[in-house]
Amino acid sequence: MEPSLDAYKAFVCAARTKSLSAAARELYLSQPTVTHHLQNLEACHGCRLFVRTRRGVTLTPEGKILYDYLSEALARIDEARDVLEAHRTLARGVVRVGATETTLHHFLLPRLRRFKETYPDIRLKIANGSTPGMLTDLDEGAIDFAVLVLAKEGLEGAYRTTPLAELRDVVIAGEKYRSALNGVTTLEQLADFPLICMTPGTLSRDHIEAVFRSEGLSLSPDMELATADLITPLVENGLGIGFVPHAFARDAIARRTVFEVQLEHPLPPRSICLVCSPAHPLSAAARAFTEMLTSQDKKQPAGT
Amino acid sequence: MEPSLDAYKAFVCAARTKSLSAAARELYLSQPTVTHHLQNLEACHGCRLFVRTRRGVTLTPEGKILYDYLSEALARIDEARDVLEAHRTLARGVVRVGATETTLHHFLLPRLRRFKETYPDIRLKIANGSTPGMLTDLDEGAIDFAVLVLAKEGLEGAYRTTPLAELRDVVIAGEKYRSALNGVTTLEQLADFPLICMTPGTLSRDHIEAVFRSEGLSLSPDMELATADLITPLVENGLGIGFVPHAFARDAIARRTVFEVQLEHPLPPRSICLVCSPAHPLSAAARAFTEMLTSQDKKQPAGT
DNA sequence: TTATAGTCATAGATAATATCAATAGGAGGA
DNA sequence: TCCTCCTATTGATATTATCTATGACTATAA
Repeated sequence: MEPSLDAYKAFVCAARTKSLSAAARELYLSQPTVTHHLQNLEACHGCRLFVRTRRGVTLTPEGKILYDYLSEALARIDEARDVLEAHRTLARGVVRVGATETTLHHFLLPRLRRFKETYPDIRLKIANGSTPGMLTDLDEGAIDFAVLVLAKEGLEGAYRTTPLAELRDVVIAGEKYRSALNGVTTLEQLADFPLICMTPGTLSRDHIEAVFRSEGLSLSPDMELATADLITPLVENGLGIGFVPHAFARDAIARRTVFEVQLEHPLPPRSICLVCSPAHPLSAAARAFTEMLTSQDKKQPAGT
Repeated sequence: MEPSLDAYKAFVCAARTKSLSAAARELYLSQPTVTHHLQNLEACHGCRLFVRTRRGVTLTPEGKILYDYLSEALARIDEARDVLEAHRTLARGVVRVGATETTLHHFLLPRLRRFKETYPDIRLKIANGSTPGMLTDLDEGAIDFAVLVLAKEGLEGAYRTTPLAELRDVVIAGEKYRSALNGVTTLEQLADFPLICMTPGTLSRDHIEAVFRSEGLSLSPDMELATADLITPLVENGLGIGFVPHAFARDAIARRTVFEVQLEHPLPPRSICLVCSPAHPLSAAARAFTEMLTSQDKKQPAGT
């Protein structure tokens, strides 16, 4: 027969207060109940745990041993409750966010800041990588969710995706091309110019290539870059025609160091999406973050 | 409402096996019982702990937190049971013995050895000191029991004393006194010789003084020593007449370097006693030791 | 497709037990 | 002396833990 948790609690409490009656009061039990628990405990362990005197109880040497271990164990259980409660009430926790360069810079950064202000005690871990990398991290449970740029078709595989904002890609060129690309331009025309875009293997590059393919063209860029924020400076220096998410070009366009090329068929918009794995449920903290993302970003539609 | 220990056990077991059915089998419960426990737990903590799938269950992030703490706590409880069992079955433990020089050398030492052979895994702590010092140690619970030399009257204060053996004190003299102390001698006659005994404050000294007082004499020794085993060598070298427990003189008497003076009224015997404090119950290990002492030492009456 | 075997959830009956109020029996203090 | 504060016991009662039987679902095998 196994002692119950209540019996252990009564034991530890009685050992601390050196009185069964005091323990009973503290635990909101009657004194006979405490007596009964301790008799149970002593029967289970086969030895006396207390010396009963007229003015209370004292631990036997065996009782002392049991007390040392049990007070530890019960403290650990209380700790479990407290920590869980802290996580549940968002007084504590971790959110592990996966992001790509694009979503991090032009969508996530201000929202991370806002989340941190709302829940200062929740730690944020940002994993920065490529879209496929983020998906494997998601599969392995290494991140809670990812914020990725997806084509309208969505994703293959078992993911829950929620669109958060639209991402518009633009074609930009430096002043030296203004006369040549003044009006509405076709992709075919563009193909004669030096083109600048991301390296293969990125979703941005896949997207542009898909657009070219859909018009029967093939993309052969003059320059390929690993990070999107390097494209605009190159374009500003007249090195070619760039394909970038609008956010990366906004400042340069305002500065008039580059201009946006008007395409005959504008590049199809992509989505910034929240991607979760149904295999790994979200922690309370992560849920709070995703709820912040999905609720507020429905009202102010675009993050660009 | 507080979860029960069984609920926690079911939780940890289910988390480990990733299956409610497997946990039920392991805990000798029915599967609905495990389900019920977990529903209880989730209700208590206000959040889901498991994701139920067709092929078992997985922990939620909150469940992982709870699992980390609870598996610790349950392990600690099991540890408590094991350690207590080990102490109970004498596979482990400590005995703290208080002893004086006399009882240690001529009574306790062989019994300590025998105890260690019987219970090799029980540690022995020997506190060596004066009789009053041992009694305060006993009061403070610093030792489990003491083995002391007591006069027949016993002890004042609340102690349980059990006589273990008799201690006979003898008067010894060197060859140079043989002619003078050949026959039966009175204490009064002895008083003219140089006397050697223990320093004041020891029970041995008190005992001798009490004997002198009872015959209307006062003891004024020529030499006072702090340890009993130095008396015999001094007597062997003809420096005086010594008062010692018989055991300290036995070898020298056999060697005939000293002889025992025949007193008119032999010194009253004292007892080697086991002394316990009723305020501090004995551990299982200490009980085993005291039982070894009291049982076997009744049969072979004298330790001297 | 159907059958089977595995998962977890639910319902209702029953047996175990936790708890209490009432009471007894001491021992120390005014 | 009484009064109070301990713990232990008893017997009634309410709680709850547990079981069996069942349902719903899915993946695998026939």
